[in-house]
Amino acid sequence: MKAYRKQLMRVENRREEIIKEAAILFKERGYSAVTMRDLAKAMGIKAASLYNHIQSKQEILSTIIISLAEEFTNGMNEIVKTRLDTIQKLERIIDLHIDVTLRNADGLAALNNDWMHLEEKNLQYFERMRIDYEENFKKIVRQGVELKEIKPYNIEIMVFSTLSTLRTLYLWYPKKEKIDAEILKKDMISVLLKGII
Amino acid sequence: MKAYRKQLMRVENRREEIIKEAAILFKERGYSAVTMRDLAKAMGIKAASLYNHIQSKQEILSTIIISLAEEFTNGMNEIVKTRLDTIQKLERIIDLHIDVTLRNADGLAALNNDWMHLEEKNLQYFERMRIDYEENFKKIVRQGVELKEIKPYNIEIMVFSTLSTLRTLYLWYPKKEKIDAEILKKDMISVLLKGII
DNA sequence: AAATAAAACTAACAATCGTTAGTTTAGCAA
DNA sequence: TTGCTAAACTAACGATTGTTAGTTTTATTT
Repeated sequence: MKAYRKQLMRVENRREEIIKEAAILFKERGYSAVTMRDLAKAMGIKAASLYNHIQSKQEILSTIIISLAEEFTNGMNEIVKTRLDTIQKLERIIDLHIDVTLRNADGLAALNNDWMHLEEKNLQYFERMRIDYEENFKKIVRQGVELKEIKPYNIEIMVFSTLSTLRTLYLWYPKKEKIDAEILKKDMISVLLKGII
Repeated sequence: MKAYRKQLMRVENRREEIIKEAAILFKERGYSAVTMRDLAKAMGIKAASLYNHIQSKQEILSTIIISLAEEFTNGMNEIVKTRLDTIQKLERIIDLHIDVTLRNADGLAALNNDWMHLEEKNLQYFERMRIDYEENFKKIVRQGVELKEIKPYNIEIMVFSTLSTLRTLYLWYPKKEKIDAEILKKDMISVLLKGII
């Protein structure tokens, strides 16, 4: 039993290493431009050896994207459940994005740019999650407007503006890792909610 | 002379049609995932026929990206030259992004997602323009902070936040074309500068 | 109507793609 | 040491890639 666990762990680790490296390459060049030979070279092995650990290139992509999408979905569902006021909910959403970005910036590049290369089944699943996420976001903002916690601007514009900044965090954060996560959160909340003038 | 002009015009139009169609496909799937046969099929011709109008796939990409990047560079340089106050300069930047987006949303997808597939020379040229653009943006915001026209938050965060929204406009605008351009501008300026709460 | 040029075509190329089959090496368990 | 298995390897496959060469069709000019 111990032996079994140990072996399984080794396999899983190697698989995770491959997926992690793949995410880095996908971030740099995009899914389609990264070949299995590129990935293998980055891992210091031959392309065929990758297939001892993963089933296909497509499986790597879906593993990266779906797990992240589920993380956002679960996070949003938790926020929706709470009885926080609108501002607090928005702060929690910003928190969620910053947390996920700090933990997996490379994977987020694939989620943002390569989701369309998912195959049928996972593509549908992903698009469903994305639509639901945006709908929840809009609902929170809409309610905020009704309760006069938020200015009565066009809801789509407010949601799009905020969300596009949060979704693009992965592009920007790695460059400025000197900024402490808590400071980032605070300033981000201020800028996104209260504006800059 | 008239004949020469007419012929040249026809060639140029066909070339422009191809580049326009390519931008649409690049937006949907990304540069690397679009084959010359895909593009040819979308144009209703065979792949080899494309080469009567363009020199290479790479040429299509650089034509799309470089011309747009130059448009942003020129627009920003004009704004920097003026004696407007900070708020007005920021409004002009927002204007610039909305104008370019309305005129060429498809091309902006390539600029945002496929610039790394430019070859050496154009890649360097593009990166130079992007860095200068961001530096000019930061300089405007920094001056605004010094003149107390803008809140003293972290400058990188303010610039990044605004710029990432503007850069992602292309993803969002086509869906909501019912929104009038002038209304979009007004609300966008309000949301980005004054915040939503 | 004849001549010319533009723009399509067919066919094929060398390179590269994701992936499979079969084999060898390395590390651990007995 | 022997046996077993994970994880690497070599070699190759059929498909697809961007592109070229050479030819035919279409449209325009004289």
